[in-house]
Amino acid sequence: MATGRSTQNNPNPAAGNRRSRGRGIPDATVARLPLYLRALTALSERSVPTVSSEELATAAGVNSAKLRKDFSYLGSYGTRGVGYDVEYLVYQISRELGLTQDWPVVIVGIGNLGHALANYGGFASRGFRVAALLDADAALTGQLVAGLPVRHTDEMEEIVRSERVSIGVITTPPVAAQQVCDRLVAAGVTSILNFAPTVLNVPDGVDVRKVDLSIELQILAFHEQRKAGDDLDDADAEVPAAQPAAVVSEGTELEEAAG
Amino acid sequence: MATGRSTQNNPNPAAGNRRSRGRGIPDATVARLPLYLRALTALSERSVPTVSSEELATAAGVNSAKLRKDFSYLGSYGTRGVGYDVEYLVYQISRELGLTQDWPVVIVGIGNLGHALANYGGFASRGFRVAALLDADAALTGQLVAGLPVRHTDEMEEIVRSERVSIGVITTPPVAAQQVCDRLVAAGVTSILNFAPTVLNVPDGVDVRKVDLSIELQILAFHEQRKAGDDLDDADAEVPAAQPAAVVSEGTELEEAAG
DNA sequence: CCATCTTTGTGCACGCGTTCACAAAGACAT
DNA sequence: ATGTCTTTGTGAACGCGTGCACAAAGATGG
Repeated sequence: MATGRSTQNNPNPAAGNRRSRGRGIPDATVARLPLYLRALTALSERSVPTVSSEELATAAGVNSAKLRKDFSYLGSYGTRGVGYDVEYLVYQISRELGLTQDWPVVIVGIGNLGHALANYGGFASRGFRVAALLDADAALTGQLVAGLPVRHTDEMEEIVRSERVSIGVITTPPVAAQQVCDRLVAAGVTSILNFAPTVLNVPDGVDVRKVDLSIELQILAFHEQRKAGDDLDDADAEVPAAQPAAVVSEGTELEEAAG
Repeated sequence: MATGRSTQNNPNPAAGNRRSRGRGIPDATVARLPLYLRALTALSERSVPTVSSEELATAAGVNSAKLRKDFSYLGSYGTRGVGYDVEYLVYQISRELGLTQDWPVVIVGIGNLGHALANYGGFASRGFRVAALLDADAALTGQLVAGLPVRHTDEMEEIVRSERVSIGVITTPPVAAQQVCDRLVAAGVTSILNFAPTVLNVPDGVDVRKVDLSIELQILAFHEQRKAGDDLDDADAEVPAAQPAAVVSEGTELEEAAG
């Protein structure tokens, strides 16, 4: 049944496991580099020249040994007895993450979330550039969002090719997501950030990362329930009474139009 | 420097590691339960009575052995030679995740993203109920968003207490996030879903999960860069020329008002 | 130039998570 | 009732990620 081998499932072990040993940076480390970069950027703005692994670790919310090991994969950029040069490290991490180059991105599905992403400052800053906003709803075409005109999804292929877009962001309703994904991939996109609550099927060589709001909430609910259950110990051992009950649809998840 | 021990760092190993061996469901499994639940709900809507681990696994985008092991932590709910009863499994997972009860949630920071979340269908369905929308901008107070009036953050404490809110969602700008977090926790919130690109400091017993859009993009960029680099092999070994250059601010990330 | 002190870089061990592979369990046909 | 066939549940091995703890490296002061 399944065609291509998707890489999105695993919550975070980062997609693209097989080639992760390219020059050898572990996926877990790659996932933390943006964290370090953010902390370092803040230090840079405060004109702090150097920082110790201990300081940087607490600023990034990680263990200092972990941080040092992470950096060791990039090379030996620290000075013993002193710490790390902030500017130098910012540059090295940026380069490692590929942020010193320009990444054109398309956002497909301009509902509330697409809107939010288009206005998201973090995009424009870190080397990412919104090449186009796309939506299947012709009524939106031409409308300005975050200073950019919304364009119809008919133009998707042309835009991806001419702008050399390799990263696509999907914020459509779940039913449209797979189709949009297929078209993006066919047009040349090889990395996808998926906000639609659907499992995307992609061919080998295409990375998918998933951001799922309701999953995060459900995980919180689990821990929350356990906290409450711990107080009265096994109070939940006996099920209330009813059957499935609650648990409703899902269909009309993200936004309204697109596809 | 760091006060409380935060649990948000690890990209996904799910917060609350220490008490994860309550009755023994691994964090990695908990993080996948919502995935299974979604796939099962879809089957349920199509009135499919039973499903094999193989079918369900591909629908959820995971390995079938992993799925079976995950379910084994919940108990033996399958029938050998047949598979799993869809309705029964939906109920068991819902119960395990605590979705058979009502979870009032507050969203703090009603910018674009707060808007998107307020309108997000996935909230209302799966046992979550938006108890209030809060924003520090008095100009927004009273405005209807997704049918609910925006209320001023001054009311935060009262609402959290009277509505017994235990889960808070933070969609404020990064500078306001920690302060909002502190107030939420002081008022009684014990689980936080943080969309602001900041490390939140929380006391023990409070779970934080982080959703960071720019981090996900940066991880994609890393893999994308490597794909490109693989083609011409070590073409990036020699750095272009310039120094830091690119890498800009960060400050005005999420949304505008709040705090 | 030497001693001391700080901080990095890493060898090692441990634990969690994943996957394989198979025995046990049960459905179903005869 | 018995045999066959499907599918679960899990024992065991493996690999990745984490954290400890320490030796090496270098700065700094006398």
